[in-house]
Amino acid sequence: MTSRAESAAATRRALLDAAAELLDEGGLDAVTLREVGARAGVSRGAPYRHFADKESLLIAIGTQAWEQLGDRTQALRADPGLSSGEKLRGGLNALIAIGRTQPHLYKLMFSHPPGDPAALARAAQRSQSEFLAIVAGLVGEQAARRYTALLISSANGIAGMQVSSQLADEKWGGITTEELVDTLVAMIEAQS
Amino acid sequence: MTSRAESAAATRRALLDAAAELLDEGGLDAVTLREVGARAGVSRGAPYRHFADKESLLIAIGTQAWEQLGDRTQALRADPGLSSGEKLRGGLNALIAIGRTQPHLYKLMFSHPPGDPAALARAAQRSQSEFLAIVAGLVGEQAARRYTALLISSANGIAGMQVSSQLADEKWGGITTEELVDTLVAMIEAQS
DNA sequence: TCAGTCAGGTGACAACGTCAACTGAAAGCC
DNA sequence: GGCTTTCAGTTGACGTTGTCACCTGACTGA
Repeated sequence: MTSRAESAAATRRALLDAAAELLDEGGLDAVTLREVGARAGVSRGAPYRHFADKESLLIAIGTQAWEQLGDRTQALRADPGLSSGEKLRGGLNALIAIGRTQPHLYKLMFSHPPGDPAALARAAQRSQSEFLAIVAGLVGEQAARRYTALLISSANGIAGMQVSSQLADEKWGGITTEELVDTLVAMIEAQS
Repeated sequence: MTSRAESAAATRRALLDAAAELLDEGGLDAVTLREVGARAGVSRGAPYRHFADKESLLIAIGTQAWEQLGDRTQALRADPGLSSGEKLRGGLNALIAIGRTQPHLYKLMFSHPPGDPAALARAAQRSQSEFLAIVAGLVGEQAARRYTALLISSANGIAGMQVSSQLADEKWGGITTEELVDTLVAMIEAQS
């Protein structure tokens, strides 16, 4: 009925899902290969048939998240009913939303693993190129590099501050991530 | 000769130094209580006389780094020979420099531990208040909150991008963190 | 049909964080 | 000074984890 390749792919997916679920529920420490295997319905050693080690499994989860964000940003960019500013705000808020709803996953997306620092960066590249294209429509090809780098860095930082609950501090007067994104985008729009 | 309190304080410091050294050398995974104890010249159980658990030790290291940064920013703010923009650039670049020279320590400073998320945030508060005071001198008390929150978030993000080597990507055209900070500060100065 | 491939299971090992029990020297008290 | 208390430090032990070597059994291709 099910070929070997099919069942292997299903197991791999089950492992990824189980690991992502554990990450969401209890953070990085909760992701143990034993528990991942158990939730996927296999033994503790089974993950080694699909991932070189635990780190590779985590990288795969982060890569998956970057790809989904890339899809979303691409859809925003292609939407003819949105202004450049709206596309920008939409994309940045989508990124930051991950930080709010899935903080552990978010940290994974921006933490370079010791083994292969380039792996996650490659996965992030497409999302970032989408942003670059949007900004280029605002301030031109030349300046877009600098502003996009600043934009993504800032969005990353805003989300990071939120993840570590530092934006909730009273000295900021209850500022929201959306307000920060609006301020940022407005400043960039003013450059055009 | 040496009182008990003195030798205990010396051991505590030796433990902190050893842990910070291991963190620098091999990242978070390299920091094991056994190795920390060994480098500090004590046994593997000794750290538990000074820190509740491994996490508390790591928090202490992060707190220490925030305090040093606070000292530095305070000195910058008090320097009458610097303009507000220069103070700002100096402080932000100091923060980012930690990301460049001690990436593992930097990640520790911005990662909230599961146990007490507020502990590190409290330590970061003073540094952030210093920035708030500087920005208030630029754009006024009212707008300072928003711009400082954005500023620190962005600096955090810039450093984070650098730590994960994502700024080195060719699509940014070899942009440096200093350029990003300059762009950011210039945009904020334009608001006054 | 049959040898080969490969997903999966199991036993084992070293390393780790952590705790309980112990030791010995400094500190406080009479 | 002698006694008791305190407490930094050590050691043995335990459960958990990542990882490997080895085994098994079902699917695959010829």
